[in-house]
Amino acid sequence: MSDDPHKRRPGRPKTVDRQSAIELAMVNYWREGVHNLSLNEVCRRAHISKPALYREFGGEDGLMEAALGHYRERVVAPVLEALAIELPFAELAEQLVVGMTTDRGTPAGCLFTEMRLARSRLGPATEARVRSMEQHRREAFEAWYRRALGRDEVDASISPELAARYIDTQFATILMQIGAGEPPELVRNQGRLALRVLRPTGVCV
Amino acid sequence: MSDDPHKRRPGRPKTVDRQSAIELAMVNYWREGVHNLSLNEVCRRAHISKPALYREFGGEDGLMEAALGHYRERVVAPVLEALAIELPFAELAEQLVVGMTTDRGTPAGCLFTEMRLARSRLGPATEARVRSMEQHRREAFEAWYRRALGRDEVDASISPELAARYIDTQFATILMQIGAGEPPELVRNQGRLALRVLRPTGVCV
DNA sequence: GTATATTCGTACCTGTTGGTACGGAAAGCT
DNA sequence: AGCTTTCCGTACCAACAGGTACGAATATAC
Repeated sequence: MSDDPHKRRPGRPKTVDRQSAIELAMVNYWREGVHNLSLNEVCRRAHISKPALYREFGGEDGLMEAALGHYRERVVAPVLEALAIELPFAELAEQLVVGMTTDRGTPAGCLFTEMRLARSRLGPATEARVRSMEQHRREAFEAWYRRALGRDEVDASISPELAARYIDTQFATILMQIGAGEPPELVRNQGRLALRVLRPTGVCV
Repeated sequence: MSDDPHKRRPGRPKTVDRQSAIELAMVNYWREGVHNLSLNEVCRRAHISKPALYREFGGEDGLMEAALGHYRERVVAPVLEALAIELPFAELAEQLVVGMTTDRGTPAGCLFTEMRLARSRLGPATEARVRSMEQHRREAFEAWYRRALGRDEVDASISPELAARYIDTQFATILMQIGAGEPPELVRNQGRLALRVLRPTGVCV
């Protein structure tokens, strides 16, 4: 088709800073808390008009989904990618806990837990994405645990399914507490405690 | 003063089922989720007029606070009272986990976590009560842990302050997951796992 | 120039929110 | 009977929610 970038089509060009404004809208929505910020407020803070936001995201559901995508990209993906690192289970776990309790410039908090609580306000697209990402995470954690099992680095009496759910839950808890403004050092210690239970019991038998 | 109950004062008597309606309003507010239900909706479901609810609670803040009180009475108090039972730490912990993952007729979910997430919608009264109850819980858990420490039933390398926070966090997580509709058996196993880490490490050295 | 294509925000819509003014209803007191 | 006191819900308020109709603005094509 005629998708030649040199052959520009007629029409008013998109505003230069539109992309950054759109980004600002999403980040605000995420940072401030999905049910603490209305669409009007989002537009006001991002300095874009409501129709502009509407055209970009197609309504609140779309904005939520976009925020979720951003969240996955910035928070979830790094964690899941880190699972591929060849490191003993305990060391990688420690690294992940420290990473999650250290500020990286992204808004704090766990967007999933937030959205699950506001279930009545979720649109169909957002809900589908929440479910899909949850399953994705669980599979990744389960694979990680199975790999560690093969090396006797974790407790074999715990089923990988349970371990995966447990890890996911604990990570979400950590992010939530950081988002609630709890002292990072305290949250970190709690996270370490929670993951310690996965260590093999055989070491002292 | 003339607060003799036999000497009835003039005026229209309160509607007979008002008390039950008020109760219904609170429970609905709690069950459905604080930010999933508007005042209008609460009134509609409880079959009371808005001014009636407003007279009783003095607005949304009062309704939240009342719901919190109800929650404390039905969910938190039983747990804190159970801490006084003379039972080994592990057994009492198991009992508590089972109790929290078993339906007792009360709405599921953790009202505190819910309210912390909707922080922007909290009134001053509600916020004060949330903080007060949080501190109360932590103190109770800390005392419990210290008692167990004296009997060598828990890990001495974990400070009671950290343990208290950890226990509180894990209990809240359990209630939240039950509230989200997760299978009770799974949540129970996760809870057991989380508390297992508090057991003394000495048993196998 | 004119026509066409595209993006933009002003100004509006409807429904709902938390909150209340006010008069009627139902009791006791005299 | 009247009068007072208390409780109640109808009917309203301003503010705001999510959402959109529509014409001005700005580019290319001819």
